[in-house]
Amino acid sequence: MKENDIRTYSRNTELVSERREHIAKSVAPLFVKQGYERTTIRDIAKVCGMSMGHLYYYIGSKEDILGIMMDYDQHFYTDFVKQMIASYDSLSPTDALIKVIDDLYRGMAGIPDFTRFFYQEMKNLQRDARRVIMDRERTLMAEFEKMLQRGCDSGEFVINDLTLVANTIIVTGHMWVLRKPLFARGYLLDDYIRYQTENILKSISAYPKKKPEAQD
Amino acid sequence: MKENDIRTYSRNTELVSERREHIAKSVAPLFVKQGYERTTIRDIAKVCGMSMGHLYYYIGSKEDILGIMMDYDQHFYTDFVKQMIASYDSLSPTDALIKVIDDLYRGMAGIPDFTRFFYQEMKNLQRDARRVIMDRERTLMAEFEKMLQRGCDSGEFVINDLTLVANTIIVTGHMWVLRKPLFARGYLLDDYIRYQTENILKSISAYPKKKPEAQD
Amino acid sequence: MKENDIRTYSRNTELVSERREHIAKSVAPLFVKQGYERTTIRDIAKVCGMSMGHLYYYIGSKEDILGIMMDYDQHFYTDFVKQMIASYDSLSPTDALIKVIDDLYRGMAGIPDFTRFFYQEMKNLQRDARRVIMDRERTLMAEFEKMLQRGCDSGEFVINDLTLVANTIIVTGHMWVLRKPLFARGYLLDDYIRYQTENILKSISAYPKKKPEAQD
Amino acid sequence: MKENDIRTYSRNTELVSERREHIAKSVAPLFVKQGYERTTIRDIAKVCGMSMGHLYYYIGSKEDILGIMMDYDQHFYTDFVKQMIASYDSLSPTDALIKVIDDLYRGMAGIPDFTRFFYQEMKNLQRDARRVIMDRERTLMAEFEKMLQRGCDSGEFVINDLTLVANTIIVTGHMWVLRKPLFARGYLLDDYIRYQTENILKSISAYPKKKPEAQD
DNA sequence: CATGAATGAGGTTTCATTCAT
DNA sequence: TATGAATGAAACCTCATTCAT
Repeated sequence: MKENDIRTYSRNTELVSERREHIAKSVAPLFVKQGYERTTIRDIAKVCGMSMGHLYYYIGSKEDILGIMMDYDQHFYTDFVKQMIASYDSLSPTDALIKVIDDLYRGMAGIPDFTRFFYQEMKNLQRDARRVIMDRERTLMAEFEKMLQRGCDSGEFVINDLTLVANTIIVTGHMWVLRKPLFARGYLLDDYIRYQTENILKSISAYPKKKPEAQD
Repeated sequence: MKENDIRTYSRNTELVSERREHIAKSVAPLFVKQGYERTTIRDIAKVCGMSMGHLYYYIGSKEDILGIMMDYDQHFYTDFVKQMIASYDSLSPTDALIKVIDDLYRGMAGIPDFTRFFYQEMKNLQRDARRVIMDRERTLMAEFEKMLQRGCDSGEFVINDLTLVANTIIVTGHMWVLRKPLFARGYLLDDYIRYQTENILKSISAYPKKKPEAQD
Repeated sequence: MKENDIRTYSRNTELVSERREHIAKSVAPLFVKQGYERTTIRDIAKVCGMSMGHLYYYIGSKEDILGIMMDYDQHFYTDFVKQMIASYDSLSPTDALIKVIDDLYRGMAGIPDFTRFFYQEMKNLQRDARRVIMDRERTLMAEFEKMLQRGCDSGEFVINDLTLVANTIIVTGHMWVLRKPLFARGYLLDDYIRYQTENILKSISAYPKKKPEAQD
Repeated sequence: MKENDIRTYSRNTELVSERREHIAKSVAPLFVKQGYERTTIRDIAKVCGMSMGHLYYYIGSKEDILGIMMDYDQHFYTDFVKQMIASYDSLSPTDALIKVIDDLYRGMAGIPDFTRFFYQEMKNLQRDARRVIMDRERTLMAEFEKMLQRGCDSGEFVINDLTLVANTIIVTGHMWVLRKPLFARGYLLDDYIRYQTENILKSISAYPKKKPEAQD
């Protein structure tokens, strides 16, 4: 399911990568809107601006497109985790958490179709592709747990169950994308991030203020 | 999309209802596992223990099964909301919230396939069916907002954004079902409910204890 | 294809005949409206006021209903031909023709669904059923030819081709049923018969009047 | 129901038109022989020499084939009416009528499957397709009425009801196709046209000869 | 006599994939 | 590289017929 395993007739590796990213980005909204199964090769070829036959120049089967999308999405998280780790040293646990949450939520909101995609289409992924996703989620949670642990060690946080809090932080990012339609019209991501960060911090802070950051 | 609108050849209303509930329950795990689109009428007939033709004695089309599932799921939420409202009078805001969260999470965990189903198959629902789901979610959120508002009025809670907290409470229930595989093996629903309830309360309590219920 | 060959579970011959006539009459408008193939056993049972299972008490298969209808329609023509032959002796050729045409057209108009039926569903009849219809039409034409021949012998008619005229007389009867919607709204069968009879007589009369029966 | 409204996956308009005409012509005898409903897509694909899937490259549904046939048949009548109108000026009413009848009957006999088709399958056409056929028939009748009126005005014809005569002329053309099997073996279209024309003229001529063209 | 739930063969339609151009 | 006409397996759905009641 690694991108490299996918059949192509081209030997121009760079072109293939470029086209595949193009395919992943073009097709994501379609998959989210109508689902993988209901999206036909004809649809895909159309949004990609190529013929059906030519599409098969870069992929081996329809299912490979799921793999390509996974690869693309994976970049986001790999990059994010790297940058997250870098935050450890430069900032206090609380400030690092605030910054990382901000980055994560903005990042997720920037690729909403991909975020939705995995909630919807997990079942269509091959067994090993599913494992890749699970591993990534576990990695992400583990990084957050480390970050939260640092805060506990420094006495800034008091947490009953690190995993649950890490999970909540991540899921809260997804939910901006998935449940935004349920919020009041015109609700802003900025507000979402600020208020949710407050809530999270209140639930883990060792020295809670009565109404933290109300002066903002 | 009401069950009554679905075509049947039988005029025995009771039999029809009974069979449809049987269909909804039988088919839910299949839909969750492989998705609506990948599940064939043959598969469905098999798990329901009927012939394909007989299945169509109770439904008009494959899509109607989504409607039937929705109706079945809807019962749960309707009943829950009624019981929730009853909690308003008899208990303090905090105790009511604790009890309602407990009921909600246990209830959702009791019909995991249905909970998963709507995250996965929303896009396959007809436009009006989708609206029904949205309305239900909004109703549920509104009820929680009322309950939270009571707590604010009584001075027990301090909340920056009622909607976001209501949303978090509901989503946290879903996440037991959706993300349980990411938690440590053998993690218990009882613990999940206790810790998540603590976290939620800490993020909204007006008079937080330093380490609430640490004596547990 | 004779009615007697059709399977029944009943030994009460009279009842069977009665029910079959009921079936033929009930089903005819349905067959005309939506065609034999599009009419289901469920439809048929409904218009006959019986259950599907009970319907099969009087017939062996759906196709048998075509045979039953044929039998019923056949009565009309058998009776008509008998009465037609009776006219030979009592009336002059011209008067006999006028009377027979009147009877035929009114008769056909009285069972419009059956008349339409054979134009539409001939192809669905079994080979031998088709032959029965053809024989009947040929018999009818032959009787008209005899009647026209009498007129030629008596010097009242002058006819180039007896078959064609006989055919035209019969078809003109069908056309009241088949093409009535093309005539002016409110066009009456009485007028149709009078004018068409005039036209036919003009085309065969040995001593044409300039404007026959204009005084009517 | 216009051909253009029918779904196709091809954007090559010429190819689509060509294939559709091929389909209409190939399928007509089959429809006449066994009826629209009894003809399967498999049958149709076979006589068209394509695979089932490829057939659906040019049509959206089986029913569309009826529309395609209609379009094809419509050409004949449109062309005929144009040529008919041209006859008005160049010939006397009687001669024009003789010529037009000859053309019409030969034309109808040239596409016997289409002529039969509409008597059989009218009920399977969509509501608006049916209207198109009705309009066409009315147009044709109206043209004949005009032509007959010219004859009345010139004193050549005496007619009690123009519509009925126009109707008879058209139906007589259909009947060569529909009832030919009832005539003597080897009966010729030439004779049919000559004798029927005589009969029609006799029934409308102002100055009838005693035995017209008997010397032929 | 009478019912209608149950069956499954066979119909229409879709769509991933290939290949001649 | 690029196209899109062509294929056929497999999906959904219907309905004549039977049989336990």
